[in-house]
Amino acid sequence: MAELARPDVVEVGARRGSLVDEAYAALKQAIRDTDFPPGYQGSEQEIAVRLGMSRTPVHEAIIRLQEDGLVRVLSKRGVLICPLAPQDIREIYEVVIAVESMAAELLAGLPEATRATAADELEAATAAMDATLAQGDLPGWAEADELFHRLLVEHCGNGRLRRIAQTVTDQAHRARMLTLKLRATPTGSAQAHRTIIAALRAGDAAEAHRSARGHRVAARDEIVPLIEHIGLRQL
Amino acid sequence: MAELARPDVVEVGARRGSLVDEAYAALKQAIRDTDFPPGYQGSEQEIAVRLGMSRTPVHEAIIRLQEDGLVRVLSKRGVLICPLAPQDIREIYEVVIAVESMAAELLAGLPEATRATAADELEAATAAMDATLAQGDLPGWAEADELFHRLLVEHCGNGRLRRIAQTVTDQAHRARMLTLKLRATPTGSAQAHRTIIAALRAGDAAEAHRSARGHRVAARDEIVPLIEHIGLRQL
DNA sequence: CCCATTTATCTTCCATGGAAGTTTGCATGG
DNA sequence: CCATGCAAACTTCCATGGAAGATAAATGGG
Repeated sequence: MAELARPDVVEVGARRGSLVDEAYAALKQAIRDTDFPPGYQGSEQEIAVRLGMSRTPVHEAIIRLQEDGLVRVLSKRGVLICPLAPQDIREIYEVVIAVESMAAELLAGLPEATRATAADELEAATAAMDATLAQGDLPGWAEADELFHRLLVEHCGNGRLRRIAQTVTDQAHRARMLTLKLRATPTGSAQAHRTIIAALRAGDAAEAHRSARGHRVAARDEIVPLIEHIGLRQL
Repeated sequence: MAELARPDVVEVGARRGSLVDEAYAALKQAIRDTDFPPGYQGSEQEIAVRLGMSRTPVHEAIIRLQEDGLVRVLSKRGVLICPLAPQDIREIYEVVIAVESMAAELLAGLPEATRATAADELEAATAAMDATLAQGDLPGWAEADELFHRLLVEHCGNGRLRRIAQTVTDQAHRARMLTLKLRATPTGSAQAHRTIIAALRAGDAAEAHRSARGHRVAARDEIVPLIEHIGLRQL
């Protein structure tokens, strides 16, 4: 395994971040990209030398990652990159369903100007989905789709909801990258997104909730059985 | 401010917890009980001497508390006990609405035996609410009510949902204790709880969702305006 | 050869000291 | 009296060493 990426030593003019933040960001990224594969078990010392820092900031970053549910520290035995079982994917989707439907509902209840701005951005993200899909650029499509859902919660005006969504999205990222290749090309998503956007523009909170929820329920009912079917114990 | 409570040094036969866990639990409790008042700013060193341990475990416990949203560490200036603005209470209630309605829905979809067990416990908690209220024991009522809602998410089978609910409940605890004295005696809650329980016993997921949601929406629409009205800037 | 026991090695856990940064209070000059 | 510079006192931040515990390896007895 190669040396871990880490933001260049000095960014002139930028706010100086602590080593803990650096370690946290680098580790999170490494886990997302399966640079540390799920189930991998290593020591803080090892990670520290790879990041070129002492054990302390790594230790504290790992505490935060553990709180995020990405790793577990086994007392006196090292840190474990949490593998995800099909049951975990189900749990994550259930949280996403609850959180995003509420976010859509809240956004639909905000002032018209706010809704319009958000809807424009959401529309752009959806357009990007169509464009990338037309070119067969599946990773690009996934990125645009993820952007749509992130924008939805970021504009809902509830920071706690946003943070929860970000946390579970981080957890689900690996599974998402996997299923992207497995399932059929996702042509229906853009249409579902436009239904949500229309409800937001209309300020129809109930319909926004209903359509956002339906979109994620459909995703769960497609993805979870898929993962369970291929008999994957963990990922 | 007196010395902080801390589980007695040795509990024979019990699993030995780390000092970090001790500090985390003690601090969380102290914040809940406003032993550290909201807005209070202190140093890790000070907390360490009160807990009779070194700075390190306190520092790490505070990282976890920060992740929970209970404190913020201001670089080189100490740790701040997060005060809650009315807007925060609103955010918290919105999360609770989303999480608990989903939990009720999930629980209603579980096997009959599981639902029956949960319903029995929920019924007991609701009965305790009636009993305490009849005696004018408001703190006792609050405890029974909190138990009901905790049981609901604990039996829903989704650990992540449970954890999220626990986190926001911890945040809201101070506000909850305050409004308990301000608003009228909450006689309607027990009835709403029984509606939820009936839906759970019937295995009616949609109705469980609807009733659980309605119960928390009503709470939000009562509590949030109340807090905003009395002009409280923070608590 | 197999199993129990001991030993060695690796790990987190915790304490402590020094470095860097922030704030506070005081002295000094106007 | 007020503003300004400066120094002293705190604060977190990070490094490092030792202690306690867990695992794996080695060793000895059957």
